[in-house]
Amino acid sequence: MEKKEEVIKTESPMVNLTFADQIPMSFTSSGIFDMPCDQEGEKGGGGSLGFVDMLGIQDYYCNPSLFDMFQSPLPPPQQPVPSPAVQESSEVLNTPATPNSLSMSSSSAEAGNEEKESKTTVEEGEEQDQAKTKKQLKPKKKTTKREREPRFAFMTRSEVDHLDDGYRWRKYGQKAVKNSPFPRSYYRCTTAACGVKKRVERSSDDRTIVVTTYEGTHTHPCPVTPRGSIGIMPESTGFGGIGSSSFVLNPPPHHYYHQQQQQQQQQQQQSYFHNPTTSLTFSTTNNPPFPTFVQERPSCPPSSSLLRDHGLLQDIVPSQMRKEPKEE
DNA sequence: CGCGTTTGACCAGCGC
DNA sequence: GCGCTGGTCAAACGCG
Repeated sequence: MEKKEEVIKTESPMVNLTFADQIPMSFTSSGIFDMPCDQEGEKGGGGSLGFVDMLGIQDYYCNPSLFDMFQSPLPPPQQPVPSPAVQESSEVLNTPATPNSLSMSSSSAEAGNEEKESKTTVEEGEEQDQAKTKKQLKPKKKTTKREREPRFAFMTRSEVDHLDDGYRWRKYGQKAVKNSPFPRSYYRCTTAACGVKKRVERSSDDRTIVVTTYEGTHTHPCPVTPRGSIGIMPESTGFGGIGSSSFVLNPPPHHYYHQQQQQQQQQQQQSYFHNPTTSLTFSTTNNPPFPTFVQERPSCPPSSSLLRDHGLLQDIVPSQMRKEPKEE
């Protein structure tokens, strides 16, 4: 089963997701990467794919309005825009041609394997418990293919494999991956009754790239939100449905930003996002899955005024930095 | 003691 | 049917 061959390449710069850096983040863009599965046509595809280049603005096909929102200095992507169909079966949805890219996508990842994840054990709900008894009872397949959980995969450049997204995860497995020297780790949300899973693996092409795939929907608020984290949890996939999760995000080097003509904006943004603990968070409740930056916050829910419950970019991005979407 | 990680074993799906 | 591979389980272990 090799489904990783199909990759989408981007040439855009990426956010550097190392934790130690204190470089001010320059935030220019984001992308919407989640659409309802049915919208994408491929029900089995488990949703849509979208790519987000934190700095390069790679909103490939999901939400052009983002460009307006962020007043991106960059034009829409010139590089070959991947057809959504291309990624339907790919797991690594975006293998950057350059190390500078961060991409996200929902769904797809391992469409084939998904079927496995819809094992028989989970059909009566409480998949956790069911799964536990599975081994004992050995129900032996029923081949009833459960509907796929919403999935969301993205790639980050990080020195650490397991990015802190604010939720608590328990590692329940690790497997060597074929054609990759790096093992894949399996995590499950530790919250009871929350069956969200997460897979973390490093790209075999670029060991600095961490591919994280979320599956499922959190049924609870984000329990903790450590400092400086970036949440990339599109609501429609359920990852940000209640509380925004977060990933520690390393501010990228300035040069990621497109040349001098953007410097002014860059300065604006950097001055605003000067806090190295700035986080990128995809929208929370009642909001579209826009990624938004939030300031460091001690806990969930956020207490900062910047984190007012809009959960949107507007909550934190200065108005001059964005154009109001003017009602979509 | 509770929680999380490690790790070998087991299971299921898929291709040949 | 068999082997490969991905995904999961759960006992053992480590840590605070």
